[in-house]
Amino acid sequence: MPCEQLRKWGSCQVSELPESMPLGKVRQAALECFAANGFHGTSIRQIAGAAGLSVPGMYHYYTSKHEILDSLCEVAMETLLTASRTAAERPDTPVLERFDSLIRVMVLFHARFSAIAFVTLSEIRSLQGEARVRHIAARNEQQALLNRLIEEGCAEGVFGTAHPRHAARAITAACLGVSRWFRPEGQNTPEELAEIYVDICRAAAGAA
Amino acid sequence: MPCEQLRKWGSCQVSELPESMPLGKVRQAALECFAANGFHGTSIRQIAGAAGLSVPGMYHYYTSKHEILDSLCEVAMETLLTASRTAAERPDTPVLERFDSLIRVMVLFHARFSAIAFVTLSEIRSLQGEARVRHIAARNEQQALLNRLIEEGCAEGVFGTAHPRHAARAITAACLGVSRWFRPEGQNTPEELAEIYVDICRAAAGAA
DNA sequence: TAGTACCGAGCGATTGATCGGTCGGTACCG
DNA sequence: CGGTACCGACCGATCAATCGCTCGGTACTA
Repeated sequence: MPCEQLRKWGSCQVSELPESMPLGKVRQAALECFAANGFHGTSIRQIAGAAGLSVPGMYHYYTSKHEILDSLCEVAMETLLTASRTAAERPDTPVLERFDSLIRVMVLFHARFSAIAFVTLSEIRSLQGEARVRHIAARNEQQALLNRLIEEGCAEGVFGTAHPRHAARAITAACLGVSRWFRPEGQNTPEELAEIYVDICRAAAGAA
Repeated sequence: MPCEQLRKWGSCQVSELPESMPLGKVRQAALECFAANGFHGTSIRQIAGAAGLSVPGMYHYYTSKHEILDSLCEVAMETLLTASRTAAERPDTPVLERFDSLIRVMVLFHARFSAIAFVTLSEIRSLQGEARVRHIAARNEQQALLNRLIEEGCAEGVFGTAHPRHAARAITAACLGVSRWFRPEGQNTPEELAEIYVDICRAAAGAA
């Protein structure tokens, strides 16, 4: 992949996925605590301390611990889904190109925002009531985008996998898995990693 | 894949991966609670109740809540690693066959024992001290098995991926991801799923 | 009898959240 | 202009409930 082409795609990603996700000091503190200890393993006092506030000071901003988690999960899924829709549903664009774009969004998101991606995934079971329902619906929508692309690609002979649905799921899991291990100081930048994953995921879907 | 051949491989798996994992009533109860609520989101009273014991009755068998988790994670990783080593290090066996075997073990393990696999993965951050160190070492060993197979396969021209390490990681994540969604009453048996994943993972690694 | 498998009651510590308050800033009024 | 009222952004102290775990005990079995 020549360097110029990488830069070209890089600029497309900037418009689909933000460079950063402003969380505010309470949510940022909570995110770090949740990533390290889990939602239930994190106390309100830990979050407040990490945010440089007292407990009641923190309750000025959020009415409950659960609201903090819900809020984090929401902004994460909103960010991911918005970018994913843009990538997957680009009009008059060949299916392979849309597939590549979606994979890039997914990998970039999980690398660039690995902490919130990891917490959002691992704390689904701590979400209660409507928050959980909303979250699962968002995940299902995300998965459906990839499902449709691979099925479309198969119908057009672009993808050769005999198992489009399973391949889609495996690809999703591979991209989600990035949030577990990615470190900014590691060997690859998020953008480099996204290109690597495009190759691997194309292969997994049976692209020629 | 003809049915007879599937059965042949099925019988190999029996010798590598057990049909069941006896946990005892305390660990079984804890596993169900941890899967639903997380380690920290599960109280001792919940576990004891689910096991049909009082709290002190439960403490007769395990000295702490953490010991229960550690014990679950240990039996899970031991089971997975034992079977994985057998599959990956079979002497005088072509690399592609060993790769297939390892993928089967990984998928079967995560499908057949999806609850304990899911808890073991999602509660790494709740493991303390030596238990965590041991666990991470086991995970690294597991990953190294697959890394070596793919690298060997690339050296022999069996795999064509330009990114052996990344492909290995993506494949691991895809197999681990099975524990998130697999349901026994779903469309595929664990054995069928294992074969499907062999196809997809071969493709991901760039097998011809 | 000793060992095993439990138990009810209780402990000190911690939890998520609240209460009553202060402080500094801004707006309004006479 | 000075005084008053109000607000947002916090706070120390506290609450009721729950937490992980223990203690002293009982019942059963070989």
